[in-house]
Amino acid sequence: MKLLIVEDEKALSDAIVEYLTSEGYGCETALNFWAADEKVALYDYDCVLVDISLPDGSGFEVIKELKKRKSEAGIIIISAKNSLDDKITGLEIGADDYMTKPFHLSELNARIKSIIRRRNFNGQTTITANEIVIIPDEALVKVNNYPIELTKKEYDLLLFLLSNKNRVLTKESIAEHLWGDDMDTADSFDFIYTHIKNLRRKITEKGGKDYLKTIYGMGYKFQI
Amino acid sequence: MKLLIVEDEKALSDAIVEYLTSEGYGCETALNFWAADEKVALYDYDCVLVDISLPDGSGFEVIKELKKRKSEAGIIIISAKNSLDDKITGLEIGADDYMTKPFHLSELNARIKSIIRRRNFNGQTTITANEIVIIPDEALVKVNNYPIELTKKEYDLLLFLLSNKNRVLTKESIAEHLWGDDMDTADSFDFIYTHIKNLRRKITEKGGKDYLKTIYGMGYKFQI
DNA sequence: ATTGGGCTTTAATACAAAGTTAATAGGAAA
DNA sequence: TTTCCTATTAACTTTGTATTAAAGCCCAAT
Repeated sequence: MKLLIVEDEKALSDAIVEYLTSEGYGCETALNFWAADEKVALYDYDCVLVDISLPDGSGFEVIKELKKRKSEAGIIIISAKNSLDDKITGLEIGADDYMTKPFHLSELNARIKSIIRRRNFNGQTTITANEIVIIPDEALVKVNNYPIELTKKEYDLLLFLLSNKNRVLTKESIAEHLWGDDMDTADSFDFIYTHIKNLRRKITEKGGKDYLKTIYGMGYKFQI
Repeated sequence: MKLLIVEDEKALSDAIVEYLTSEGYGCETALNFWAADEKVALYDYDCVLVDISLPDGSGFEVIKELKKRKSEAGIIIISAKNSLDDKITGLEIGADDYMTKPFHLSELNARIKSIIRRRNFNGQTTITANEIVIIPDEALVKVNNYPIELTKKEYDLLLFLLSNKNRVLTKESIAEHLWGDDMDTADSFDFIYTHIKNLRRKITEKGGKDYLKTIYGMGYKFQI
């Protein structure tokens, strides 16, 4: 799950990132409107946290930009003042929730969870692709009804491929989604080969077909 | 066990929290309707105590909100006056019990226990998972019919895992449920390792299988 | 045009190093 | 006595590196 935190107070931003990262989210930050606009233009996020007062503009503009791009990201407004106006304006232009500073990080987490849950799979409890079944609640993957044990990264990788089935995903976009932007563009993504390999092995050794098709020079796709 | 106390009289609220905390419940409070509504939207509680007269609304609204959210929390109404109307309205819209101020805290405790018992295992007096039997009435756990002595936290932990069997619970969500939100997000939850360890030992030394499966990097699940 | 060898790029595999998370023991604090 | 904390050890995951295999490409020979 990938988040964007638009917040100019560096200390708060850092605290949020640290906490949410430990909760397993991939976090990116933008310290001003301009940076937020750039990021929003380039990447898809699952949820965006927006501070309303930014040094070079209003957080409302960020939200409008997201809506203009038909983004499906959840939006949570962060506001310093408990201003009813801000809340109403925010919710009117399409934010999903509203938080007043200061707040508990665990509450933020709960709200993010609730938004993502609502958004992603409304009530769906399993994700299936032929003989492969994922039960997110149980962190369980079954192939031909045999449970297989995946590590966290393998699980995330499979989930990402599966939720983009029949679409080619480059190593870079996979890295982007699974590791957030703490990956340098100069880094090599070769270790993804290892994860792909292990994932394939675990699936096929239980009799599953190899759905992870390699598109030479481009990336991988989960082909059904 | 996590409780929410919706009560505007601060002194009473504090007294309830102090007592119930000492009884091992995780308590959160809401001093008005608005706060209660927020909390109810975000967290799941095992039981909610609701004062009917709140400064900014009626406790009935809180109950309606819970029902709208299909909450499974037990509900106890607290009312200043011994009003038959309130009682009837309350029970009609789905409260489980009704108390008139003033009351003895021990009586409140007894009612909470009874509701949680009813709610969790509807009428069931024991809950079993293969060779493990829990008798909530007596706070007793048997493995292969040998009684084992658990401390309160161990008991709560086992109950929580067992009532979410096959579902992965992170250390954080376990902490959240067993300790409420007086846990700081900065805190480490490492002491849960200790409880898990002790619980496992007590179960296996009486010949029980180790059902507490570790999902590396994710949490624990009670796997049957 | 088509085929096939040599070259380059990309991917697969195996394995080792580094990093992270969990288990355990023992003791302090409540 | 129970709960929590700290330090240590163990287990496992993730990443990195080296090697091998496969795919695509260029170009000459047919």
